[in-house]
This record gives sequence, C-alpha cells and structure tokens, in this order.
Amino acid sequence: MNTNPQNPSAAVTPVLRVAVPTPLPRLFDYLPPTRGEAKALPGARVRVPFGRRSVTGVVVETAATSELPRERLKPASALLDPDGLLPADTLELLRWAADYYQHPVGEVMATALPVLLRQGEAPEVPGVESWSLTDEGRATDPATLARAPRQQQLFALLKQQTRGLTADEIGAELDSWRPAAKALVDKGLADRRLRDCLLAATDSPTPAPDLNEHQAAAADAICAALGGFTPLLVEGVTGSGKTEVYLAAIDAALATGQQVLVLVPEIGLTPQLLARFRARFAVPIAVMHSGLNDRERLCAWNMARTGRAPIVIGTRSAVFTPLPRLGLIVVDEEHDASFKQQDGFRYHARDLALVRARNVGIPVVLGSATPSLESLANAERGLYTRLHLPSRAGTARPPRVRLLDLRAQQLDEGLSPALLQAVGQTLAVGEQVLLFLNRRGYAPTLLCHECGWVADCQRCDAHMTYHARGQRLRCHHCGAERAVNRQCPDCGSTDLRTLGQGTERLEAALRRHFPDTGIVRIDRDTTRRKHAMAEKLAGVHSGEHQLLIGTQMLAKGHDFPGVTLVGLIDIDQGLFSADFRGAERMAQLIVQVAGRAGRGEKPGEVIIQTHHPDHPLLLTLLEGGYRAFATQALAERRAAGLPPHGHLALFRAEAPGPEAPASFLQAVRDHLGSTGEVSVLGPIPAPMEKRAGRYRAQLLLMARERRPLHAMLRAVMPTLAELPEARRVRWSLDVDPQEMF
DNA sequence: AGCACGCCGACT
DNA sequence: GTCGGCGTGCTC
Repeated sequence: MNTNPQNPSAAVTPVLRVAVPTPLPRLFDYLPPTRGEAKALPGARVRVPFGRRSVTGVVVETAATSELPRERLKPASALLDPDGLLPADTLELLRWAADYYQHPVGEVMATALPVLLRQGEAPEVPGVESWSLTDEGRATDPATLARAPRQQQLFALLKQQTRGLTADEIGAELDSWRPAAKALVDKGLADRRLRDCLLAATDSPTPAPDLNEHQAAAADAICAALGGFTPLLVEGVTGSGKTEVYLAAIDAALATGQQVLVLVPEIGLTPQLLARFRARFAVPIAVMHSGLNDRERLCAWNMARTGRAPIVIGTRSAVFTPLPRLGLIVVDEEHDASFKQQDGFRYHARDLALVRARNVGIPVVLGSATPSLESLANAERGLYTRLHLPSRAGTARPPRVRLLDLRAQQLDEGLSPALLQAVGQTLAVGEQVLLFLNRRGYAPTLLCHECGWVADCQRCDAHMTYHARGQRLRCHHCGAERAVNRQCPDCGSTDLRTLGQGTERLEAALRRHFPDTGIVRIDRDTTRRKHAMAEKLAGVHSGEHQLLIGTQMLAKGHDFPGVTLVGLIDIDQGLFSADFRGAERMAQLIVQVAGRAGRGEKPGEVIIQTHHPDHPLLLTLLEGGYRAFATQALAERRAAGLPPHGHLALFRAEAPGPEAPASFLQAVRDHLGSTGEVSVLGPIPAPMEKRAGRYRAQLLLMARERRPLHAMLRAVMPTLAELPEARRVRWSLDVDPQEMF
C-alpha cells in the first residue's frame, strides 16, 4: 500500500530512521513525507503515525534500506523542521548517551527537547510574556498608589526595568503579585507584552578584578587550552575565588566569538551567581532552570541553538542544549550529586559534558573544593590538567577545625557543654554561628517507654519522624503523615518519648540557652514557602539572626561572611554509611560546611561533635585535609575494585509484593550469562526494602573494565523487556549508579 | 508507555 | 443482555 506507482525512484528514496517517544529501545523506519519537497535531515522533527497514534519524533539518520520490507514502512505525515533542528554534535551526544546508559533512544531525544517542541510546536517563539509600565504609568507618581502597597512595590520594580519583567523575574522579588499586576493593567499603568527571554546584558560591565598568582595561572591554563579538547580540574578551597577563574576563561572564549556553557548544581543557580555573571559580561545570558515555564524554556533553548545567547547557564539538563559555536564548558561544583539524574534516563551531566567537549574538541573545566574521586583519579592518571587554588582569596584565612569527643559527656539535646560555651562566646562578641544537623523534624523516633513500641511508617521500612509543630508524625521517605499518638497502640501507655535530635528540637534547645539571640532554622520544613529561603538568608546577612541552624541546604553555595563558628552537631551516622560512597559524601559535606566559617575578615572555627574521634576518616581529614582523605579513599576503592577503579551497573526492580522483583532480577541474572570479567551480585533486597508501599530489589554488576560490562549490557538489554517476569515489576538500569538504595 | 483486543464477573 | 476488569500483543 505504501509503494507509490507514480514514483519510479522509490527504490532510492531514503528511509528515515526516527527516534519515537516510547520506551522501546530502537529506532523506527519511515518513508519521507509524501507531500513537500524539503529533505528531512538528521536532527529534524517529523510527525509520524505510530500504532494508532500520531507522535513527534526526531530523525536520527537516513539510510538507503530498512530491515523491514519497504511496503511495511509508513510515510511520515509531516516534516516539522525543514531547516533542521538539532545540530550534528547534539545528536551525536544524545545517541552516545542512549547507548552508554542503555536507555531508549526516543526517550533520550525527548528529554533533550523542551516540552513545546516535543508537542510539535515551532522553535521560534515570538517572545515570553512580560509586564512593563505604559507611557501613562511612566508618567505617574508612585505616591498615587500609596494605599496599595503591593501595587506600589510592583510599580517600583517595573520602573527600574524598561524592557519588562517576566513572571519568574517578578516572582523572585515579590510574593502574590499577580492581583497587583492585574490592578496596574486595569488602571492602564502597566501592560503585558512579549520580550526576549535573555538576561539583559549590562551596559557597563564590571572590570575583572586582579587575580592572585594561582588564579591567574589557572585562568591562563584554561585560555591556552581553548580550541582543543582538554579537561581541566580546578581544585580550589572554599573562598579561593574559583568563580573569578571561570569568568576570566569565559571572557577569553567570548572574545573569540564562541559560546560558553556553564553547568551548576540545582541549588547553585542562585540570583547572586546570576547577578555576578550579568554584571561582568556585556552579552546577554540564557538561563535554564526548573522555574521556567514551557515558553520561557523553549525561548532560552532557541536563543542558545541559534547562537543568539553567547552564555548559557543551566542545571543538569542544559548539557544537551544545542550550541553552534560552543567553545568552552564549565561544570561548577562538579562533585555535586545533583548532576546525576536519579530517575528515568539516569545520565550524569558532568560525564556527558566531558563527552561533549571531546566530540566538539573544546576544553571542559571541572571545578570544586572537594572533587569527586572519579575526577581526582582521572587527574592522577594524567587525563585531566590539574589546577590548584590553594589559598583563600583576599585576607580570609582557613578555619581551625577541632573534634569534640562526645563520649561520656553530659549532653543537652545533643549539645555538649564545650560547644554551648563556644557558641555563647561567639555570640557574645557579636559574631554569627552556624550549627549543622542533617536531620529535620523534632526527633527521628517516637518510642513507648513502657513496651518499646516505635512509631513506624506503614508503607516504608522506616520510623516516622516526630514534628513538634502541629504534633504530627511524618515519614521522610514517602511523605505519609498522621497525628501523633496520645497512647501506645500496643500497651496503651501514655509514656511516649521522643528519641534523638532533629533541627526543630535543636532550635528549641538553643532558644532556651540563648533566649535573647536571633535564631533562624533553615531546612525543608521552614523554607517551603516561596521566598522563605531568601527572606531567612536576608535576615542572616542583615544581622537580624545571629544563630543559624540548618540541614545540608546550608552547606552549599551560600556565603555567610559574619559566621565565625560552625558546629557539626552529629556526623556519626554518616561515618558508617552502608553506601560505599558514604565516606566521600561525608568528607565533602564536612569540608563544604566547614568552608562556611570565616569567609569574611575574621578567622573561623569549626567544631565537629562525634562519638568516634578516632575514626580514620576524621583523623585523615583533619590532619591532611580533603586531599589526604581522597588519596586514602582512592586506595580503598582500588583494593575493592569499586569506582573509579571499577565500574558498576545496577538493575533495580520494584513491585507491590517482595516476590516479583526478586524473580525478575533472577531472570535477568540467568540471562546475563557469565564471564570472568563481570561479577554479578544479587538479587538482593534494596537497603530499605519497602518504600511507599512497594518492595524493591537490586542486582549489581561490577567489572574492572568498562568494555566487558557494557558489552554484557548491550547483549542482554533488548531481551529483558520480553521476559514474562518484566510485566510484573517496574524496573530500570542505572549505569554508574551514585546511590545504592 | 499507550492503546486495542479479548475473554470472564456483577449491574442498569 | 452489556460495562469493565486487567492479561497479552503491537508499535516502522
């Protein structure tokens, strides 16, 4: 039915090999659209019939023949991008990633495209919606809005910015501003119009500051590498001025007309960072983060694709952004776990940045105060150029770190007398204190003192956390929530006690000890509201709060110049993590938290409370710093054959009952076959077997060399979806897993 | 994943 | 008599 008798050249008509958004791990072949003369090029989207549906796919390649007989091929119904869409290097990266992570190529293509393009819309958008003052508004005295403070605030904001502000930009400054915007529009003072989505270039760029000798050497090394593939690892202690090094290198790349891609961790994309980039460069910047709406995201993506955005800053998924003149990639805080996607297409953006830089032939800069062991190993093998920023920029000096032995100490809600004393002294001289505890809520356990009953989550293998605010029990793994029991459900006793400390309890204890001190707690519970985080941080900077309590939210990115004392309340559970990466994460966390101390003029002090002051991790970290820890940890990984001295792949499966995951993974194991080069562990239940009512199991593959592991995966993956056991479970493969749960 | 087909239980 | 449960098969 598909042979066209009027077209004698049908035999030479190319076949389009199309990535279709489906979990099936292969391409689908189509004939070119019968109408329209433009040729469908690789990278262009096509509308194709797929089963009974019509979907948007991406042409990955064209071929002379198909494995299927031609008469079984359907023609594509439309070519959506006659002039192409994804450039060759982006397509190459996506195909490479689909193969490396053994993820269905159609889903990989789909994750790389903004939603609107997935839905078939045209890439060129007229602009993003923005609000600006009308001529009438500009001529209006703000005092006339005195009775409507919200409108007045919005008015003042719009007055500063003639090109208009998007919802995202207004939202960063004002809460619930939409009614005010509507009121201003109704009065004719403001209107909604379309503008481009770029962060405007500044008219007067801030001149580059003088770099110290280490910064200058690092920047020079990056600049010298421009034009060829070179990975560079910038190891800079907290406060050593890594960002200035990036900025200098970016400046050099921009000067030659190239584009620069900057990848940052999820929480790293702060207004402060953007302000810094914006103040420095006389070019517009495209920002790609989760706060954008679909149209804004497409607009930014298209600005990058068409070369109109010289700088693109984004989180993980920005690594796939098409950039025709890409000359440099920067991955800031390269050790950060948020570069690895933890569900669906489980790619690592840092690793893909390396692949992309190699494909394109450009330098890639990885920066961190606490580099991942993977990157350190590559540096040691001579694969990366290693650049050091050993000293803090300016006058700031490294903090003094002290272990505080908790054994046999009289603790008050987990606080030792020595720490309390140090906190008191620091507050007394008008300096700020940061206390870190990686556990939110009041107490992690609610226990019956009569019979030993513990409040457990019904759907997870976990205790409920007691939250004093609202008297609720919450499961931090599935989100289940219920009122706290008044009586033990087993024995009826009313003597229910809370065990252990969370940040909420710590806050209560500290308010008792320091009633006259401004105390602020920063964790997921206190920053849920939209601008709560920004407000709390502002309160810290203004000096309204002197004592900060927080979870690891506080450990990353934020700069607190007034903090001179940092206390880590309880690091012990992190010392004995079941995950082989636990020690690395713990060391990074300690160093990053400690780095919050004394970044201003005054020297800092760090106190680490522990029941294990002789723990080798702590001793090594204190005596030799992160470098010494890393050297030792790498030796241990080598001995155990673990990454980076070995390679892992993890099959996970989950189902409502415990049997199905185990039998599916056993079937996978049976299909893997055996080679001496890959060892297979499992199936074993996940460390927390039951979570959100589902039972989880895993099968771990370990190999010294990557090649036999990937060969095995490639051989087995196409058959797994066909297994009858696969129908009974949700399953996935995680290549280079970061977390083992 | 969708989406349809197909063959068995309780309802207007 | 049908509406609908989820098993199984297919998607160029």
